[in-house]
Amino acid sequence: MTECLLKHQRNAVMSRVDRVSEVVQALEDKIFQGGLAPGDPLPSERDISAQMGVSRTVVREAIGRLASLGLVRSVHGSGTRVEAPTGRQISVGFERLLRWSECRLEDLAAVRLPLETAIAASAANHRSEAHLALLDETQRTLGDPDQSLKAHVKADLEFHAILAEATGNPIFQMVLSPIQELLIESRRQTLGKHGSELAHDHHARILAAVRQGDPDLASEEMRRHIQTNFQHLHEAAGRPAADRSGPEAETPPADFSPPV
Amino acid sequence: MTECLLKHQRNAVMSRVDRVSEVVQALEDKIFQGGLAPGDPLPSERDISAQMGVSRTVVREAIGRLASLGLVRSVHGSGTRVEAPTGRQISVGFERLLRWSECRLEDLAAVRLPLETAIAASAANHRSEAHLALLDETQRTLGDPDQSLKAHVKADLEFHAILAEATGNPIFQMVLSPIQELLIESRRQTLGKHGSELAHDHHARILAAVRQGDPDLASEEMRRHIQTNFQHLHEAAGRPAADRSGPEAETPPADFSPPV
DNA sequence: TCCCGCAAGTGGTCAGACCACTCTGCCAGC
DNA sequence: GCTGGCAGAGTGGTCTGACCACTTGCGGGA
Repeated sequence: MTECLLKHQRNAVMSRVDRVSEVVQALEDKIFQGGLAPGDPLPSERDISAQMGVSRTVVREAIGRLASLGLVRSVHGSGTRVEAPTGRQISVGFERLLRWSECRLEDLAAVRLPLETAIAASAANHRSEAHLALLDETQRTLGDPDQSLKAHVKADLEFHAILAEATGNPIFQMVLSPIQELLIESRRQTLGKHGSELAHDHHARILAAVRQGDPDLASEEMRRHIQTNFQHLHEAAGRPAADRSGPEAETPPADFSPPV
Repeated sequence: MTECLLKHQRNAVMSRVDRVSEVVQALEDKIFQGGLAPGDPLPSERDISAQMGVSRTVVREAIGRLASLGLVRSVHGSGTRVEAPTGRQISVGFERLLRWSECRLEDLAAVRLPLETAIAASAANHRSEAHLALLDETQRTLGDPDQSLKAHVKADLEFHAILAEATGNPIFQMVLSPIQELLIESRRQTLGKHGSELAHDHHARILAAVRQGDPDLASEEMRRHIQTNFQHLHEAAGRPAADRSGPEAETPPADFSPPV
């Protein structure tokens, strides 16, 4: 209990939090409340360590953590700057978490369905001309049989991402993007097996509904799109399209039933 | 271009990634693919630094980053152990991001609605007796006017969390939990203003539908629950309950397009 | 038998050193 | 006058070795 107060006399009432956490907190405050905008430089590590009375080691660890959270970005020899906020770091964390828990494809689909249908509906209400143009662009790629599978997958992903963006609600993107990330492999399968025509057709129907501002139709088309894909995946996995013998016969992942 | 290859001769073809990142990657692999379960200890910093041929400084920074991502937890004098995966770190990152981008409460609600309705429907299909008992338990707390506001908020949160768990789909929990975290404050408001009776009543209706295994009804009751809460929040914010004059009159956050 | 205290091992912090890189500004060459 | 290259200052990246604070477990004394 005598503590290290004698040597490290900085804080009269030494809290139990370690110094790194202190510095992290201080830097975070500086960024958020200190009015630092993305792109603004942080003081050099040596300056910070002098100002805060801690060793450079501690400062480096603190900055490293902020960097791993995507708040800040260090460039060798150049300095450390505030990073523009994006959802990528969260996506990465999300992905890690999902991978860890070894979730099943069905589980992912079960979450994706209500999300994407809601996105389609909202996009139908809020889409701008710019977004429609971007969606058209992805359709051109997806509809071109000369394009590579990789390009098709990319166009497929982008279609859904742009749709999420078209809602004007950033949370949709944040939540959806990690799920998409995990579905890339399955996309490759469906697009490879059934060709891109099917996806192109589905997307066209969704896009039409979004363009004419019909949220219910957009939502419905999206539901069919996802459920069809899901069936194909099941077939590809060797299983019968769906477990028809179950108590709840109809639509594959019957749950998220929502016609809403 | 002569580089530091002479002194740091470890990697013949030195990649541009820094050593810390290498160690982070290595440790991550060790955790995910090496079959380390939550609670298992990592080697000591000194051991890792010896094994990987880097200084302890680097190892410490790497572990610090993993810790800031919630993958690992260091205890002074005891060691570093793998942390059980939770959504908390993601919630924190989420919250930071939202604070930065100043996102609106409506946006959160817009994501929450389709998720929770899907959860309610799925829970109605997959609930077990054990889950029903747990849900009953939260209802007892929420229905007891002698309990503190804090207890009510907790019971409210738990109701939704258990429901997500009852779906048997872990992804639902993961996606929902950070959103819930961000809604604690708003919950405190609604529960404080309108008392817990309303929430108790709503939950009772949802629970009944889940108990009788009716996904459509459960979904519908959940929709009403969330939309009502949302209206109350709007009122609390001083705005009129909803903009009834909109083109799409009926249900409040219709697409979640909110009446906006 | 039980409890206390000590020793070993671990994470936390420090100091100072060197390397690799970026940036800027000066100066020589055109 | 303008341009190109070079040098120096400043910054992040890594290393070393030391010490402190903490946890844990074991052994010896009451």
